[in-house]
Amino acid sequence: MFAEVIIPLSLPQNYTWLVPDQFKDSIQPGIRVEVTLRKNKKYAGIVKKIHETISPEFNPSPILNILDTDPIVHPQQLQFWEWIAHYYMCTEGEVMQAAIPTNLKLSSESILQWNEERTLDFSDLSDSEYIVAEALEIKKELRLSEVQQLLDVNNIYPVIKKLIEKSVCFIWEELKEKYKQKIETYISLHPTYNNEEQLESLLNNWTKAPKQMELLLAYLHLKQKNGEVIQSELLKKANANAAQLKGLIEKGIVFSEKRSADRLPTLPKHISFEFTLSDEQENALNEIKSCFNEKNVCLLHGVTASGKTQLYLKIIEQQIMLNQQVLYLLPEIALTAQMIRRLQKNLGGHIAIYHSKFNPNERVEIWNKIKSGETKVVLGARSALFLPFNNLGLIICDEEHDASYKQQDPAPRYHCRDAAIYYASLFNAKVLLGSATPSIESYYNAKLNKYGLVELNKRFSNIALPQINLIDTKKTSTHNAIKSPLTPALIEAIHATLNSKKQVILFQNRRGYSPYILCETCGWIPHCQHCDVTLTYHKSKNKLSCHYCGAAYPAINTCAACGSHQFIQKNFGTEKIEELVAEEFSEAKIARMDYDSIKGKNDHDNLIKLFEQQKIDILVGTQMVVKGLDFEHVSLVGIIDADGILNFTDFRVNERAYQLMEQVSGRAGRKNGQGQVLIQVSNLQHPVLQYVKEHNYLNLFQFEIDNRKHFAYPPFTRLIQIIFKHKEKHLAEEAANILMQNMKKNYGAMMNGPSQPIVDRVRNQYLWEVLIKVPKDANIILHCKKTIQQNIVYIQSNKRYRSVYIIPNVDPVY
DNA sequence: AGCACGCCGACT
DNA sequence: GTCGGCGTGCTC
Repeated sequence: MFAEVIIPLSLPQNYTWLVPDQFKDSIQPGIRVEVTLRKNKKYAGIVKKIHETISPEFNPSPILNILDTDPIVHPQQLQFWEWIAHYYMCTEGEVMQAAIPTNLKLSSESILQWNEERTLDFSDLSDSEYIVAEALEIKKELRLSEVQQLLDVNNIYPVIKKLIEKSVCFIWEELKEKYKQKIETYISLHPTYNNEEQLESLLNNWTKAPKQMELLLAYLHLKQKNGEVIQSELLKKANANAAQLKGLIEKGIVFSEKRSADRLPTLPKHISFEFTLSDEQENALNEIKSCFNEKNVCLLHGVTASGKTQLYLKIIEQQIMLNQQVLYLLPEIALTAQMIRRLQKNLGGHIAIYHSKFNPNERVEIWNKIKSGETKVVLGARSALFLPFNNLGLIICDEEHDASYKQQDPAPRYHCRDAAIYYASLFNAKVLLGSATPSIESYYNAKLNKYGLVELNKRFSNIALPQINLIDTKKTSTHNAIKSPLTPALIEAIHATLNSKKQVILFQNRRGYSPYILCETCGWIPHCQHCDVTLTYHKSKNKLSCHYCGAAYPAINTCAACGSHQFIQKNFGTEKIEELVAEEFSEAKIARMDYDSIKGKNDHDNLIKLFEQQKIDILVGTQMVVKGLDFEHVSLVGIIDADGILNFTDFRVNERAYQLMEQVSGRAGRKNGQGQVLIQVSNLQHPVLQYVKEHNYLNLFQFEIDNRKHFAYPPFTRLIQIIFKHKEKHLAEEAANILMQNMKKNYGAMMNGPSQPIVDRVRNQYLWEVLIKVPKDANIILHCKKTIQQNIVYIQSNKRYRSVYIIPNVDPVY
């Protein structure tokens, strides 16, 4: 009997171990086993398959131990992992790394053990060896971290090696379970006093020890409120100490017991909605339901503030009633406390939250509750897709257009939305994709009738969409001697907004102070040494930084080309806008929200809270301001520099710009419909601006659809990133070039220059990244589908064809 | 991942 | 002539 085991490493394939007789009854797929890989390195892997046949010349080593009695993953997970590994070109071990909470992964720890046969003659040892040997002789066992503390050197391994050679000690590997149950001391009332009369007489006849009385009353109060009473909470509430409680215990009034406790707050499991759906929402809900009768995926396109979240809540409620599990996915940054509070308010203890920044022990607990089916609903970022659902009924993928659903760096480089569709299919579950600005690939799938399509064109309770006005900066800027990013019209509108006690969002999609600086004399512009990108000046740090690779350079005072000391700061970043706004509106409270001002996760949340409570009047920010914010009091949104986001030479590459502008605009007037958006632009020739002028609204998605004559050759492009993977560098590069030329020839694709440099070298394979702009053409999508599904491009090299693997990034239709 | 092996430059 | 750097290969 043999077991195929997935080891959380990047190994070329899964290896097989022998199942010893004593484990034959208890082994099953999905459990963790302890195995050795090469000599004595131990790993905890997951059993994928059990089989009886193996090539006869091969003699696998045995499984050392079985670590679980029940599987920690369901068969669907294992199948899902296999699919991801195949589709996204990585190993199942890498998928396992991403999927399993760190505390379920066991890591092996090396321990030094004293050799009992060793004489106490240490004369052959060096100083540092002597220190360790002495400690070992006394303690018999030392962890590597302890050795590190003993010795004051960086590298302890040479010393350890010598000690083993001189037979002072052995090295022993130990697998350690990292997850620890939390043990709490619970206090309960002695059963005699559960009787109300008994309790009353006890309280009435109380004479001495007022502190104990206080404790008892605090206990009764907490019991009423939480159902269970934890010692630490009780002491805190009664402001008492452990000795006083001990007195109460000795009297036999209460008793204490230690039990394993839940790290997750247990809210009562009730559902309460403080809203009713509008007719439009009700219709949309019915449409979604009927669409799920025939299709597995449904795209919900609802304009901003149309009440998509309320729809989701209703659907989730229905799933809970059906006793099925729901996964609610949100892009990483959007997973704000605001959203969490809202869901908890309505769904209470039914909902669990899961994302990568969660504490490792808590993650294990959520994992187990999902596995057992105890928790029905999970709100999570893309990593929540790996949770072991056992009865999944629905996946909601909100803001489905969001690029952060795609995992870029460590493998698996999966797209959460697409993987979710596959994962759901394993459970025969439904997927609801939601967005105000759907991605083209999803919309295309909907048009092909692969997905259902439900539209919500009106804001909730018919609140008006914001009024959009264009400000021609060419006209206004000529008046000003110094070109200011704030036009008089915008300044006036901000004044009016502040006077009516409303809030303003100013959107500028450039962080830092000035996007580049320029030598006044010769026009030299500092560039990044690695990336050939202009360096952005950051005033607060007084540094130049590259926004492509993140490198920081000291501020430059001398021109490298001509030696001049005069530089001109060009264009405006959020830092400078904030400064200018503060000068102009000295009485207003101003804050900035961008990557630089938000360091910790709490910063983001705190800023949002301040803005919610109207402690900030004007918020200046980058695209970060659009993520999951639902503010009631914003009535003005200013887009400072539309020229900077729209592409005027190639109208076909603007999808992201439209999405951004529409998302930002959607922040205005969400509650009362008195929203206004001012777009500052110098070039009004862009078709999307013409459309805005004509229709007086910025439903850019609709614009895109209207302007797409038919799907065979739409006037838009998308950026596809493909990573080529091959053992030989030049082959990866060549394959990338061949695919690009092929696309150029057949589809008129616009190439974004030649392929990018190697991004990574993984296990002897070169990864070669290519960015291609291709028409958003059905044929292209299908072409990619074909190539990418096979993950292989054949190219001719040394007179024979060789295969090069492709890792899809932005996924096509499948 | 992590360790062994091997190839090449710097040094006793 | 050897020590150790890193690039490459292999693990059931």
